[in-house]
Amino acid sequence: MEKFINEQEALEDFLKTTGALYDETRVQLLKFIDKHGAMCICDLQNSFNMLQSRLSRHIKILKDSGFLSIKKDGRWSYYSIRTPLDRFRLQAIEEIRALPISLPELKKISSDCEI
Amino acid sequence: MEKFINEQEALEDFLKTTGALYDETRVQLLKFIDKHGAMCICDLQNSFNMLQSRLSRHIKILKDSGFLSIKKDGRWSYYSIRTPLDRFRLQAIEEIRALPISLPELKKISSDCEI
DNA sequence: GATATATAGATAAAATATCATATATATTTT
DNA sequence: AAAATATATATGATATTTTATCTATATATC
Repeated sequence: MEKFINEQEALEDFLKTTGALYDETRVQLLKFIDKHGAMCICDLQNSFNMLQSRLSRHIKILKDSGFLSIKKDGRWSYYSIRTPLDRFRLQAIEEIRALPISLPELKKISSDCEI
Repeated sequence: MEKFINEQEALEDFLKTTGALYDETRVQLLKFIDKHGAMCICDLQNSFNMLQSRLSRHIKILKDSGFLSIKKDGRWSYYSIRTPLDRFRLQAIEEIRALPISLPELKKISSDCEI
């Protein structure tokens, strides 16, 4: 992500990263977005059977922890895996990519993100 | 660590790993043991200013999540970084090793682990 | 007004720290 | 040698803190 000035920030960043990874829903969301590319909350809402507020909160945690980037276009917010990812976050994504867990089918309603 | 039979176990193992990493005390303990090698709870108690029960519980979590191994000798239990570590846990240890956080001085009272 | 997203408030669930106690082993005393 | 004591570790119970979910509502755009 970025370089750190003090040890406080470095530790906080590490804990924010591991905290984001310590939730089944967020692991599924990361794997799903990594697999399918940029999408909106509403696409996740249609694919996963979860409340919008729940998804929005989890996505915010993934964004704030450096895993996702956002591109807004009108009323849609497209979330995708952030590039570049720092080393450890990338290693985590690769670990999640290798996890043999099943994901729901992608039911996309937003237009493809072209920005 | 080991190979998994079903997706349930694989996800549980991943979450157990990230959960173990999502705690400041455990990150410090991992870094400390990685730096100094095998040691007992009582050494941690002398080095860190923490209650024995607190350290014992955190060490148990690190052991159960695959980061530490234990060798018992009399009334002492020597904990060290488990070998071999699977890829992701090793990457996590390397990340922690690189964290610029300060650690207390090692105040060792147990004899050096020779088993 | 309808849709997409974000967030506040309330509640439930999970994790942590502390106090107290149990267990096992080693050492000292008698 | 047996009994008592000390040491190292583990764990049960409880209070506190943190996190997750849901309901409801707010904000922004079409």
